[in-house]
Amino acid sequence: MFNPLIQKLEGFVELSDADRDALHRLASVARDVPARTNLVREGEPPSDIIFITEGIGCRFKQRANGARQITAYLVPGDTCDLDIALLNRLDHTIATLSPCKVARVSATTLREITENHPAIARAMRISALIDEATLREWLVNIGCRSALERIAHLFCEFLVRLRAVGLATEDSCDLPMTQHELADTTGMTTVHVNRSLQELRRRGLIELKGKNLKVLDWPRLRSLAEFKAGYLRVDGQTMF
Amino acid sequence: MFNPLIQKLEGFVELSDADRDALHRLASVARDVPARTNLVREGEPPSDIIFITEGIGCRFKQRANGARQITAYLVPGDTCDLDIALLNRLDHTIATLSPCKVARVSATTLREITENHPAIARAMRISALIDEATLREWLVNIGCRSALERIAHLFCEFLVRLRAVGLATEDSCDLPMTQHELADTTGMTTVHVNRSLQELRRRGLIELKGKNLKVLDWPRLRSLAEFKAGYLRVDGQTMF
DNA sequence: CGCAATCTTGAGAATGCTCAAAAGTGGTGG
DNA sequence: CCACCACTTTTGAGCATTCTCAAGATTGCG
Repeated sequence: MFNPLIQKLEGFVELSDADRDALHRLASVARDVPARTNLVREGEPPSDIIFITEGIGCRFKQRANGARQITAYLVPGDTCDLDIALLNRLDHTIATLSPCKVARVSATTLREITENHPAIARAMRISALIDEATLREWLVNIGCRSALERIAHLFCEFLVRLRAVGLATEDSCDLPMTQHELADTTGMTTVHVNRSLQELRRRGLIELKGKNLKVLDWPRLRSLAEFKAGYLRVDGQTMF
Repeated sequence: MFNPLIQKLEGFVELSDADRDALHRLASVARDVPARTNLVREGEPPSDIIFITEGIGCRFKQRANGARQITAYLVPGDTCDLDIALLNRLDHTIATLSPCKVARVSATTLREITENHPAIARAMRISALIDEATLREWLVNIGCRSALERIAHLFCEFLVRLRAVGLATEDSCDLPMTQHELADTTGMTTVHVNRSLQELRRRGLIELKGKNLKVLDWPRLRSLAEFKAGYLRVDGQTMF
């Protein structure tokens, strides 16, 4: 029985059978949610804690003029902030990008679990630190890298994250987001994302067929992006 | 006896006299650190928890080509990640921008304090959530806003944060960073920061004399930046 | 007072944007 | 099963914002 949450947390700490059971029970309440659906909305009081067990989600903020900035991708095994209940209002929206399975758990239930399973609590704290490090890396991406480098970096990171939960082969994975969504992620326009993708293909670095991304030349893609997986804390972070 | 850490945390929770005492003891070990000094370096194993009690610091990451991205400013009352001890390596450097007073505390000492003072623990969790929300807002800033808007937003945020710890008047504060550092913060070049500052002055929005920033027209600066202070969770977030 | 860092200015160039339209894709209802 | 429609991807051309390089002015510190 595949459970990305368990697979992810086991990358950080040792889990007991009881821990794994608890996580299985968490994931068992997951429900199907269609693509492009808001899960929690900016400005609302925080409700439940959310876990994604299947599909890709994102966090985003929107400006009055409609401009949108995606601030994170959520892959299976990811959660929203655990401490979310400490806030009165959320500062951003969480939505699905592809069809997802989403588990919602009350803050109380989660507190019970973390109190009874310190290993889980510890792993989730580590996971939160990684999310924050990823956010910093995205800021570096938009602040310091060229268009081509940004896309390359995003793809490197996405592939490594999916590999960590067993949802990618060594060189390829699903890439459900549209070019428009990639644009909202990287602070570029759709047109320029399209041209950058073509350039990556022309250089023989990647192949994009439908919603599938295949990395053809990992060393060169990695080096173009100046991608160092350390901040993701996954095993084999220096792999390839 | 002025203590920005206490002032900040009291914005989030009620503190008892014992809580305040503990925080006073924390701040009492603060030592002087000159401007432009690294406090903890990227790639090193995490050492102590750091508190800034005076002066302005920053977090940054650097690319191989020397390009630097500042990912956060630290103002008095701010700390580095509390959970830092859970990591093997830091993903970014923390440094002073102006001369600072910095307190270093071992993870053990801090754990003792948070265990004996739940209100402090809670306030620090809230503080960490705000730091993360601020990071998201910076991503929006660089990803979605024009050069002029970015600087305007940065100034709005900086002034509100300093006001929250009593280090700014209603319309002005110290601004110790150079234009080069503002450039590293906003993903622009020094030259363009300079021209944007001139434009803000030309429009009568701000006044910059030496290291002092004075906002001349808060409503228009705020509206240009589309600044909404909600994510900072300070009292009077709707002020002006 | 002098040096180094910071700020300012100018001019040309490049990266990425805007607008517009065409081509391709997928899903849905008749 | 086909036709249609909406969405996504692709292409072109002109343009704006921002960058690069270079040099001069100003400031502050030792």
